[in-house]
Amino acid sequence: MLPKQKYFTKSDQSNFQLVEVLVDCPGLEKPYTYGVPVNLLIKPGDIVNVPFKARVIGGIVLNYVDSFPHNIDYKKIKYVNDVITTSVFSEKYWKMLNQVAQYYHTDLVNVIKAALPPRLLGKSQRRIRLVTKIVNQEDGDLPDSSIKILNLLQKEKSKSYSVKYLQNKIKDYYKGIKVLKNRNWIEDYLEMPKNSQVKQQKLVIQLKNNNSSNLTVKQLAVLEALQLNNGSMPLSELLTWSQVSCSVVQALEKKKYLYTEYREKLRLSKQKVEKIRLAKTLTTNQSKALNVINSLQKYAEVLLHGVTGSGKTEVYMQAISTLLDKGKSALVLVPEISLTPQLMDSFQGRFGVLVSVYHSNLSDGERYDTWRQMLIEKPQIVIGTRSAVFAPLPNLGLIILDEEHDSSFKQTQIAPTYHARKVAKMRGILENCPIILGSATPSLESWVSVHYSKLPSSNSYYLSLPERVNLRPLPSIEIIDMRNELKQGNKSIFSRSLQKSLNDLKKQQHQAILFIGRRGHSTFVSCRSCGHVIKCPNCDVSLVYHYDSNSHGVLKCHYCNSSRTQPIKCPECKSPYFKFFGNGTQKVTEALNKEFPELSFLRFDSDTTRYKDSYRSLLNKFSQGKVDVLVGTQMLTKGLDVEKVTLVGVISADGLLYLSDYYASERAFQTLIQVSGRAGRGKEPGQVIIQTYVPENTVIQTVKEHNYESFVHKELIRRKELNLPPYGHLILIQLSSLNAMEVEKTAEIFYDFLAKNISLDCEILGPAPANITKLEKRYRWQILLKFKSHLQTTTSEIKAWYKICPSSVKLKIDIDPIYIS
DNA sequence: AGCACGCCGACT
DNA sequence: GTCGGCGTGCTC
Ligand SMILES: [Zn+2]
Ligand SMILES: [Zn+2]
Repeated sequence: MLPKQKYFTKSDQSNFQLVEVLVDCPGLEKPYTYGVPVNLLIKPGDIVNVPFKARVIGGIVLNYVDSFPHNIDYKKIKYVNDVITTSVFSEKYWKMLNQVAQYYHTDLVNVIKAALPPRLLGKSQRRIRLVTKIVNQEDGDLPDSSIKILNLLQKEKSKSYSVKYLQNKIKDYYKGIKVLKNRNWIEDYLEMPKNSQVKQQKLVIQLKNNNSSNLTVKQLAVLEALQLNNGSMPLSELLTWSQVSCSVVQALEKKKYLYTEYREKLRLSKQKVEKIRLAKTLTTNQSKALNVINSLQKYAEVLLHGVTGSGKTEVYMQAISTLLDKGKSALVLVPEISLTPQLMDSFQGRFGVLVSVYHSNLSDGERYDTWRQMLIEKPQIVIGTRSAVFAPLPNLGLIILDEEHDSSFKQTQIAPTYHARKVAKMRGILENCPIILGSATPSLESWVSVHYSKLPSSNSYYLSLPERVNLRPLPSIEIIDMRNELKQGNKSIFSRSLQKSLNDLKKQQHQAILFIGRRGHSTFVSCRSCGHVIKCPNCDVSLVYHYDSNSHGVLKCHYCNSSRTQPIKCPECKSPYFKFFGNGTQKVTEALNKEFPELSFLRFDSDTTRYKDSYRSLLNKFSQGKVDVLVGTQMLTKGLDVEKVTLVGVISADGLLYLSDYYASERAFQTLIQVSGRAGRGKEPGQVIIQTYVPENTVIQTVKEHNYESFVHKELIRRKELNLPPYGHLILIQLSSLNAMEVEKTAEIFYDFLAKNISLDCEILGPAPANITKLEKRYRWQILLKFKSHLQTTTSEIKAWYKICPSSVKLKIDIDPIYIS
């Protein structure tokens, strides 16, 4: 191999090749110029590692250039280190990436990072390692910190640690390192970015050589095996096939009978090829919808509003089927995938190997491989969560967002803070293909967009599936005023009506879902005598209790992931008695045990679904009818389709209604309709009982009537009055710092700046402390901007915002935020 | 971001 | 006088 040159030299000048690389470094928009080493083949679009100051980072090659950038000394030009992978994005795809960057006010690299499989753009790491194996520690006066570092390094198998880790762990890090360096006991080095998702394997390729006289039996066996495999095969396979060790292959390589090289290895997804299930017969409404969809030839926005159980999936699948025949590909976006395994199964059952799946539960390697498959020009179907909206399908013909109202389609923390629906629309327009938004409870945004669209009417469609398939009725919904229950002397958490239905459950051999209207599913711990709640030392949130068979239990922070064991005594008052209060699933199961001992149940919360796949197995157990009742919170609402469920009981809906969030009502309505929709999907009609202390609440009333439109009209009036989306537009500015005073001060300066500079039709709300005032040791403040009509901030304005903040204050901008208080 | 360089206070 | 703290500006 050629030695890697770092810088340009005189001799390079005559015959150089230069590329512009967009490096993965925030705040830098212009590309950097690099030399192409003679032994590397580089194409625009390649993902590469490049040296950048004193480190190596990832980047993407934009184009070749034929002159050095002016005002730069050519001697400063460095060479590309290596190529990670090649990928050619179409012009439309690049346009889309740029549009996303512009709309969400972030750098193009950040969008590219979101679009690529995770961690493909890497960075080097500075590390410290032991030089000598035996260190004479007795030797003289080593400072404490040096001894600590030595001990750590010696304990570690690799005899090395990252600088960052040691800096955090050792208090006099700098001094300790210096002493050790002076004695030449340690050295620092740069560990190159490891792109482990790109699996390389050694490939053996046969060379033409007819002289087989002086070969051994084993060598002949190797050549024979190669011949049988058309002259090339992976080394590992070759060795097992011909039963030899690699030295035999090396000998043959020396004699020029073959050569070896590294090639990328794709892990083919192991699809179980089941028998392909046939299309179902459609209802009249379904085929009407399908006909409209099939007639679409260009960009169009379709809202498919189908009640729960109306067979939206079947419409999607038949639309995709026609699309595939035309040689085009389809993209299907779903909420967090594990919650909708049934949708996945139907697609794979219908289309078999044409379906690939892309979501965050896959390993980096699997995601990378799937992503590579997408680049192939063949009709295919990609099903995935939010980030799959960037699937680089070359011949995209249709984008579907199933359960389009779901909040997991919005990225909230990391830039770009994109909504998959927004990106899907951009792609649809650029690729000139329709997008379908499917839901039983469409987001107000989509409802307004389709009904009061600025598009010519031929480009937006409202398709309704108002009835369930097989003429099954929607479940009846009964609202129970829990104040009356108490008045009548019923102290149970189950109303008399729910008690009666639970009583009948066993003899009818039906199943039930009991739903607790709470966000999240966490158990907190408080002291029984002083009420002290144990909080995270880094964040202003309560720690969450996790059962642990080895100890008393573990308290974890759901935000920064720090943990501690459950204390024996209250740290405040030393009382040994604690109270566990949580989402209420425990209370419900206790009541079930007491009042309905004949019913078996499953609890569905963080304790029971902690392990990977455990919740899928819980759901399987339930859908196979092995238990009577499933008890849980939010996670129960999506895509659960069990025929024998005839009863859904909402123990308390009120936790959903009173949240200090602008969007709380919309989400409460969606949640209640979705959970109600789990009832009566089989032959038996369903029944829903919703318990509340505020039966007169609009959400409760409209849910009772299954009246989506009525809810929407009432909620839209409120949104219009308050200038909230879908009429107004919001930008959330989040400021954070390790120093509490500093953020507050910056927030005020920020406000003053905005008040002076921002356009008139923008209302500035705040500054105010964020909902979680402290997160990962950082104190947080926020400012909300409310625009009367369209977002009017320009990229140059946003750049000025970053300049306001001192370096110790971090600024995050969330465009169209969905959680706001 | 993250790394190097540079300028200033307190400790030899 | 030097060590080591942090502020500032550059990275092909
Ligand atoms: Zn206490
Ligand atoms: Zn925390």
